[in-house]
Amino acid sequence: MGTPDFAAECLRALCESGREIAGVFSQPDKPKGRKQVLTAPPVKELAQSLGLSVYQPKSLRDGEALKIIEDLNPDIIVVVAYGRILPKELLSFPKYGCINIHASLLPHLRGAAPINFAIIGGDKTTGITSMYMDEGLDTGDMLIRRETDIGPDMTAGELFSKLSKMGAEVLLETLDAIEAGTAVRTPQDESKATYAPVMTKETGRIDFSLPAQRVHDLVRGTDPWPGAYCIWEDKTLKICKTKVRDTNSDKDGGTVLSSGKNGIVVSCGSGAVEIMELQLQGKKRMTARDFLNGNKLAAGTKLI
RNA sequence: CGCGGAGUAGAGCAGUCCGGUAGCUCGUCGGGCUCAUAACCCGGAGGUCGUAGGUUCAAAUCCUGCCUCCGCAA
Repeated sequence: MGTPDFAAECLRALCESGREIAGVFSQPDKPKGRKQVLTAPPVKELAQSLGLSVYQPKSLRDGEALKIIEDLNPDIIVVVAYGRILPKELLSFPKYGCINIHASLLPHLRGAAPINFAIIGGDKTTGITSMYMDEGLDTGDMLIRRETDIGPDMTAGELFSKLSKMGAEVLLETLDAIEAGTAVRTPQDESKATYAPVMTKETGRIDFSLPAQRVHDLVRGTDPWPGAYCIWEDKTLKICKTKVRDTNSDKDGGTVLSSGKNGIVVSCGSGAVEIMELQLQGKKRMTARDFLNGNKLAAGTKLI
């Protein structure tokens, strides 16, 4: 069971490992893009190209889903970023239960967007945790936990692809361990739990009164989606790529300190960030240099 | 038919309302200045103005269809 690209990577690995896949569950197709075209989630697309049967129930609690599961009669259910909490009767149905691959070092960053919030929070490391599922949100007993570094300028997109691969590896190792009977369950320390909520557009709103490092972390943690932004002359200005500068100034956060050949430098709560790439509402993403060739953004301008 | 913006030189933009010689910044090429330079000065190359029609003596500009890109909403 899974929906986005992150889950598709696991499905691919699962398939290539030669394991029998009884069926694939994914969220229903949703309208996407400007034209509102109904689009299949990545897991569905991959499953179909692999010739697997795909199920997209709207709900898991109306009995329909349970019936399908009973017919498929799986030994184990693997859930990766499916986007739904599984009801108790589903959790307890398979012989080996239900396992989940989560893209953080649990109990840190439970929830929908662990990859993004690891970066937004300024974490230096993150990882993959496999676990048995229970009725809570990412609260089950842990099986394998693997750590990896987050580079100082790494974006969510980059970390995403790194963890996708790692997630697939951990999944296969977890299944091996369960089959071999060597899997060890470790309960989560509830007192150390933190949460990574669903990302919205608003998540990317830049607050220039924060320290420069925090602004930088938000920019890379929301790249490529939903993107960090601020307002310039009543227009949305996405900030795509930044660099932390140690320049300090007594100007309010959001004030452009300089713009020109040295890039666009904006003051923050402490320190400053240099904007390297940006995108104005209605325009394409471009470098600061290109932007300045056609737009007037002089020192003293306020970004809010 | 959800709302809106945009396609003009290699890049980013102005010009469009009010039709009449294609403009700015950057890059690029050549020359100059300089101990030197990504700095400064001079000069050059480079554009069927997204596309197909229409109106007109004349269309980047007005009208219509189409293609592509982007922001919002979802």
